[in-house]
Formats: sequence, structure tokens, C-alpha cells
Amino acid sequence: MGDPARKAALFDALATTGKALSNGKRLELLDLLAQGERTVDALAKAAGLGLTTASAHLQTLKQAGLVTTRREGTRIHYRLAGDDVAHLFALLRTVAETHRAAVPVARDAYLGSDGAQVVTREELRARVETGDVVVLDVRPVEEYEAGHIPGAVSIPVGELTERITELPDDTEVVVYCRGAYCVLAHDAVRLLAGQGRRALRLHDGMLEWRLAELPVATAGHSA
Amino acid sequence: MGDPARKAALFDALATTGKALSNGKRLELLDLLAQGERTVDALAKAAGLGLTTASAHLQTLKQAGLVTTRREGTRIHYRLAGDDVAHLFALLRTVAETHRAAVPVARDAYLGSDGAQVVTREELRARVETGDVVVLDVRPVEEYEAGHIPGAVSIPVGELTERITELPDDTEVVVYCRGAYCVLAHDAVRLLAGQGRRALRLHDGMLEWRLAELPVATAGHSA
DNA sequence: ACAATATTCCACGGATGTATGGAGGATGCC
DNA sequence: GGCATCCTCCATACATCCGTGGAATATTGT
Repeated sequence: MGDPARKAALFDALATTGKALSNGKRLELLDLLAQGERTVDALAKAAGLGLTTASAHLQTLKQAGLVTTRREGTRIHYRLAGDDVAHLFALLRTVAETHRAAVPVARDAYLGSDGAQVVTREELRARVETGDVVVLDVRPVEEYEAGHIPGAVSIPVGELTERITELPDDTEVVVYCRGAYCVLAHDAVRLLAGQGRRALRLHDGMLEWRLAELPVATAGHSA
Repeated sequence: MGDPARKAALFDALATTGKALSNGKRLELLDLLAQGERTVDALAKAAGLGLTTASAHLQTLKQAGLVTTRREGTRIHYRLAGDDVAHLFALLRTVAETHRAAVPVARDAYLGSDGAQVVTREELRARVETGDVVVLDVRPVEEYEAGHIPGAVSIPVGELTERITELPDDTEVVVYCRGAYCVLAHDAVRLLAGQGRRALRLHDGMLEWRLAELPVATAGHSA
């Protein structure tokens, strides 16, 4: 009763999934995949990995059950196996931030400060309803198309300088990007400030918005 | 703007916490700690580890921010750093079970089948209210004292044979133990069946009960 | 069938993780 | 102080992981 070997086998099986979360690069890949599916090649470039290395990490994630694949011609698209995986990633982040001082420090060092006033999801939602603000999505277009906050305008941060005139200058702008660990919104706020504009920033990003089960619009039709 | 080295440092910091979940023995330790605090020695014995090995694993968990310590005389008591850690563990389990077929297989192989009818938390709560059932906690006494389902009777599974007469034979008994991966309740049901008694089993256990924020009673006073 | 593209598989060296036994620290009791 | 207890730290041997390049595989287009 309660064979230790079988107990070890059970927890080792769990550990296989845990192991997928034990490497920074794999976590970066999960962070990217939380925005939508991507090909191996795209993931490798985005995470700054060699192709074969990225492939190996993706195999590990697949083995762990965290991602699934879809073949389209010669390309293979990876995506998260489910929203529960995104929740797991987000919870790992929260736990690490709560209980390890080094994490918030590293986060601030990476994101830098933008002096922007931050807005919670609920505040943003309320202000969108009243038409009080313009919401700006600064992620790459593909990610915007895969799902964005209803009513948001898409201007990838790389094009923001030349397209800044598309933003009204008589309405407050709230910028957002992928999630709590995404620099794009910080960069955008700094860039806008450099142009004499003032912008607010959503406290986290699309990932948390989706996990909170708030409405999401996709390329074709609004949700 | 988005220094790759800082990005890597941030995700590596996260990975330190993830790494804590990458080893079966550490997951066993977390599972035990979810029931309440324990000394190093007790944890080592319960998990079937050498003392120094257990100590090393606990250092890893502490480094990851998942556990904290408290010294009492010569002993050091480890405990989970917070309920969010228990949630993280539970979510990892759920994700692994959902997306990896090997996990439920290993679970069933470890727990064995007891033929018992299972009861959900809500069903149990309702039936406790009406006084319809006796709830039996078969965990070690210390764990019962650290927190149990209000109204539950404590008979550790090891003493169940000799103390079986303490259970009424005109009322249904619902057995529970630590959580979804705990054998004690399964063993108890098999044992009761061997004595001609029939018992139901709570679908999961104390861990999930607590995380669902249902009422918990402690040794002295009921919650 | 052949070439091109995208991805996976394989082999290797360097780094990191794991278990074990023995030494070293901290606390409590006499 | 001296000793016992409990735990941590250190050194060692072994296994596993990581990143890298080259070979093998699968699909598409010609």
C-alpha cells in the first residue's frame, strides 16, 4: 500500500512538467506563446536563440504538455496547450515576485522607469465605456490581430515615431503591451514623453486581461 | 530599451523559482508541507530521503522563496511561504494531469482502486450540515491538529483496525486525507471494506479544501 | 525526381544538479 | 565547559542539462 517506487514515479511525472519551468529561455518562450501561436523560427529569433536550441526547448515544453503543435506546410506552429498553462505561468511569476526580492529588482532593471501613471484593468474598462481615453496597443500587428482589448488602436512601437499623428492630442492615451514583463509599453511611454506627449500605462497587459476573462477582440470581428 | 542581458536576468530569476518545481522529491516535500510545518528530520523520513539530501532540497526551496523557516531550540521548522505556493503546486498538478496522459496513469497506479464512491467538497459540506454523515480524517494526528474539516473525527490509518469501533455503523462514513495524491484515504477505504464496512471518499483532500477557502478547524477551537 | 525550406535528431564538451558521507555550527541540557 | 542533538556546509562521484554545429526528415514547388 503506497509503494514508494510508484509514489516516486508519480511525482517524477509531475516534475517533468515542473522541469519545463526551470529554464529562463523556456519561460521566455512561454511568455511569447501566451500572445498567440508562432513558428519555431519566429520564436527562436524573438527569444534570441539558435534554431536548434529553440527547437529543443520547444520539445521539452511539448513533452511537458505545456504546448501543442500544428503543421501548416513546412512550418510548425506552436501554441500553449490551454489557458491553464498561461495561468500557471502567471502564478509562477506572482509567487516569485511575492517571495523573492530579486525578482522585482530584476524586473525594474529590465523595464526601466517611464514615470507613467498606471491604470488598472477595471479603471481602463470604465474609462473606455465613457469614451474618455484612447487605448493604444503597441505590440506587433500579428499579436494585435490574434487578440486585443476592444476598441484599441494598433501602432507597433517601432512605427510609433512616424505614426504619432494618428493619436489625438486632446484625449489621454493608455498604452499596453503583452504583459507585466513586456517592455514595449514602457518604451512607448518614454517615446511619447520624448515627443512632448503624456501617456498612461495599463498596469500589466494583454495576458492578464485575457486571464481575467475580460472581453477580447480579434482581427475580423470584435468579441 | 529592452536590454537582452537584463531580460535574461529577469527570466532566469523566475526560473530559479521554477527550478524548485523540477524535481520529484522537492514536489513530495511541498506536498507534505502543504499539510503544515515540519522539521527537516521529519520531512526526510516522510519523503524517504537522506538527511543531508533533504536539507539540500529544502535549501533550494527556500532559495526559490517557496518555503520559510522557524527555529525552535535545535530544530528548524519548514513551512510554505504562503497559500499562493500551495495554489501553485495544485495548479501544476492540474495542468500536468490535464495535458499529460502519463500523469493520471501514474496516479492510479500509485493510489490503486478502492471501489469507493467519491464525494465532492460541496456534497460533503451539504451532508455535514444535515448531520447525514460522519467525516473521518485518517492523516497523522499532528496534521489533523494543524487543520481539519470542521466536525471531522481523527483516526490515523495506522490505528484504524483497532479503533474501528469508534465509528458508528448506522451512518455513512466519508474518509479524507491530504489531497488528491494521498494514499491514506484509499488505504482506509480498502481497510474498512475488508472489515465489512462501506465508506465513501472525498474526491480530493485537505489541501484542496483549504485552497477552496472552506472552513477549517484547528486543534483548540473550531474555525 | 530534384531542389529548397523548415524543423527535428544526433553527437559532443562544458556546466549544473543530485545523492552521499564527513566535518562544522548552533542550541539546549547537565 | 562538555556533550548530545539537529541541521547545514563541503568535497566527491555520477547523472542530466544546455548550447552548438552537422546530418537526417518532412513538405512544397518545379
